Amino acid sequence: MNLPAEPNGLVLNISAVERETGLSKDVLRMWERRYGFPRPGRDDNGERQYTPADIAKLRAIKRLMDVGLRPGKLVEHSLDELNALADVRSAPRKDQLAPALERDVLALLQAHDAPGLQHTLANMLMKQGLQRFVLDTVTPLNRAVGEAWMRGDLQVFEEHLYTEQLQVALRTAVNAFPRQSGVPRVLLTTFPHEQHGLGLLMVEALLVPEGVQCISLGPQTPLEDIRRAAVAHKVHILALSFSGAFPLRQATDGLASLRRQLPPQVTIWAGGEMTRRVRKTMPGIVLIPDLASTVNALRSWRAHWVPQASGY
Amino acid sequence: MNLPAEPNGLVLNISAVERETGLSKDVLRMWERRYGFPRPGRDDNGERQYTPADIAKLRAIKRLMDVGLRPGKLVEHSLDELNALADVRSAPRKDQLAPALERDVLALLQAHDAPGLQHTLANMLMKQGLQRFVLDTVTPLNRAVGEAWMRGDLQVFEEHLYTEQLQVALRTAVNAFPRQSGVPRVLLTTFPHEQHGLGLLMVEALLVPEGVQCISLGPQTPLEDIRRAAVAHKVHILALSFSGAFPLRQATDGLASLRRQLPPQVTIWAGGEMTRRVRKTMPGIVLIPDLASTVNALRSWRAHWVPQASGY
DNA sequence: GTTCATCTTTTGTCTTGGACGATGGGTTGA
DNA sequence: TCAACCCATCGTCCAAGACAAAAGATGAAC
Repeated sequence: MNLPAEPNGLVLNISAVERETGLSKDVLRMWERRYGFPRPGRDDNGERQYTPADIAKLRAIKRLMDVGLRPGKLVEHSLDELNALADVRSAPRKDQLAPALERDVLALLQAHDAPGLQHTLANMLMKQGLQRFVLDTVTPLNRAVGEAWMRGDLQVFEEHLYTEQLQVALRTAVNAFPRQSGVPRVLLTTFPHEQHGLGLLMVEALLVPEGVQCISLGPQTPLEDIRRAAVAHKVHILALSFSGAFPLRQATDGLASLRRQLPPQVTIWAGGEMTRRVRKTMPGIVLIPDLASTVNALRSWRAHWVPQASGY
Repeated sequence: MNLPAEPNGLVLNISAVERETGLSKDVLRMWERRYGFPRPGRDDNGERQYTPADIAKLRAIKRLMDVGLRPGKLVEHSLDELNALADVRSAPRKDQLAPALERDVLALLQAHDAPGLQHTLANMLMKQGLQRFVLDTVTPLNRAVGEAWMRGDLQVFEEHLYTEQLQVALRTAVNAFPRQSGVPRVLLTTFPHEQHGLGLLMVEALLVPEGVQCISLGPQTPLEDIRRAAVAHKVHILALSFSGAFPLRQATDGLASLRRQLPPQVTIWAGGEMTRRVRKTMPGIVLIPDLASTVNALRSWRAHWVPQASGY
C-alpha cells in the first residue's frame, strides 16, 4: 500500500464540489470562465478535478457571499485573506450580554459534549422561562455560534449539533404548554428555498405562552400552498420567516402576491434578518425586524381585533 | 371553471421542475432530446415552460424509477397507466394493519383539523408505545400519505402539516426517555442534499428505548464533517438515512469514502428507501432496508461488541 | 440448470460557448 | 431625502456532442 497510491490524494469532480459547497455546476464553470478561479486540473476524459484547497477557498467565498459580498471581489483574495475578512466583519458588533454563557456553550460545542450542552440549555430555559430564554439567551447565542462558525472556530457539524439540541429544548418546552384552541390562530412557515426553520420554532415559543394557537407547516412551503393553507385553516395571522441571505426581491414580490390574494382580515407578519434590509413600507404587511417585536405585534393585533362572523 | 382558465395558469421553469421532481436539469433536457417527453412550451426567451401535468407525470415516473423501473419504458405511458402500474406494484405488500387509521388520518388532513390530527397521533403513540408506533403505525401512514400526495388527493401544505405534527409527536416521546450515557453511542445524520430528516427521528425513536445514546446532527451534514463528528464524538455506530430519491452513485461513493476514512471499529449503517436499490454488497457497510431491521442490527452489534480501550 | 464473465443497450453526467435577464450599486433628478 | 434610472455584475438557461456507468442480455463453463 506504499505505492504512489492516490497521487492527488483526494480530487473531487464537479458534482462532488456542487454537493460540498452548494455552488451549482453552472456557477462553477462560469467562475472558471470569468475569473479564472477555480481552475481545476482535468482527468483523462477532460473532466474537472478539484482539489481540497479549491473546496476550502470556495467555502470561504460562499460564506462571505451569504453575508452580502460579491464573488468577483472575493476570488482574487487568498484563503487567508478571506478568513481575515470574515474576522473583520464579525468583530465590530459585540454586545456584553451573557458573554460568559456564550463562552460556556462554545466550549461545550468544541468539546463535543452533547449531554452537557443539553443540560446547560435546559437549565437556562427552566431558570428564565420560555419567552425570556428565547429573547435573552437564544438570540445572542445564535449570533455567537454563527460568528464562531464564520471565523472557523466552529466546524459545520458542531454548529449542526447546536441547532439540533436547541430545537430539542425548544420543542420540548413548547409542547409542555396545554393545547390552545385560542385566538388568534397563527400559521407559521417559510418561502421555498428558505432552509432555516429554527426561526419558526422560536416564534412559536414566544407565541404559545401568550395563548396563541400556532399551526406550523415547517419550512419551504410553495407560495400557492401558503395561500391555500391560510384559507383552509382560517387563520387570523400568517407569519413568515426570512433569513438574512434571502433574496429581497423574491420576498417582497411573494409577500405582495400573498397580500393581494388573501382576504384583508388576515394579517401578514414578515420577520427575520432579511426584514432589516427592507426600505419601502409594504402596505398590509407587518414587518417584525427582531424577535422582541413579535410579542408587541401580537398585543397590537389583539387591541384592534373584533370578533367576526364567518369563522374569522 | 370550464374556461381555458389560466392560459399561463401555472408554468414552471426548469429549475422549479428540478426542485419539484428531483430530476436534474440535464436529465430533463436529455429526456426531451431522447424520448420527446416532457416537451414543454417555450417563453419569449426560448426557455422551457413546464405545465402542472408535466410535473405530475414526471413525479409518477420518478417514483416508479425509485423502485427499479427504467425511464425509457415509462415515458410512453399515460399518467393513468403509470398510477395503475404503481398500484399494482404496491398492492402485493399490503398490510391490513389499521387501514381504518390511514383513512382517518387522511380525512383529518383534508379537513385541516390540526388539533384532531395531533390528538390521534398522540393517542396511538400512548396506546402502542413508541417502538410499535413507529413500526406499525408511522411507516404505513407515511406510505399512505405519500401515495395520496402522488395521486393529488393531498395538497403540499396538507402533507407539510402531517410531517410537522408527526415530528412533534415523535420528538416529545423521544425526549420523555431519560438521557442515556449508554452504549452504543450512535451518530445520526444525512448526506448533503438529502432533505428528509423524518427518517432520522424515526430511527432515534427506535433506538432510544433500547438504551442507546443518540447524537443527531439533523439532515445535510457535509461528508467531511460527518467524518470529523464521528471521530470527535467517539461514536460506535454512524447511522445515515437516504430517501428513495437519493442518487445511488452519490450514496455509494460517499459511503465508501467514509468507510475508508473511519477507523474499522466504527460501524456504518445505511438505511432508508434508497438502500433497496443497492445491488452490490458494500464491504464494511451494514444495509438497513427497513426500519424493523434497525433493532435487529442493534442486537447483532451488541452481540459482537467487546469493550475496548481508547474510548471505543 | 446455475453461475460467472462479457457484450450491448440504456441512461446519466460532463463538456463548450453563447445569450439573456435578474440583482445590486451608484448616479442623477425632483 | 427619496425615487427613478442606468450600468456592471452575476447566475441561469440553451444546444449538441461525447463518454462512462449501470442494467440487461448473451454465452460459456461447471
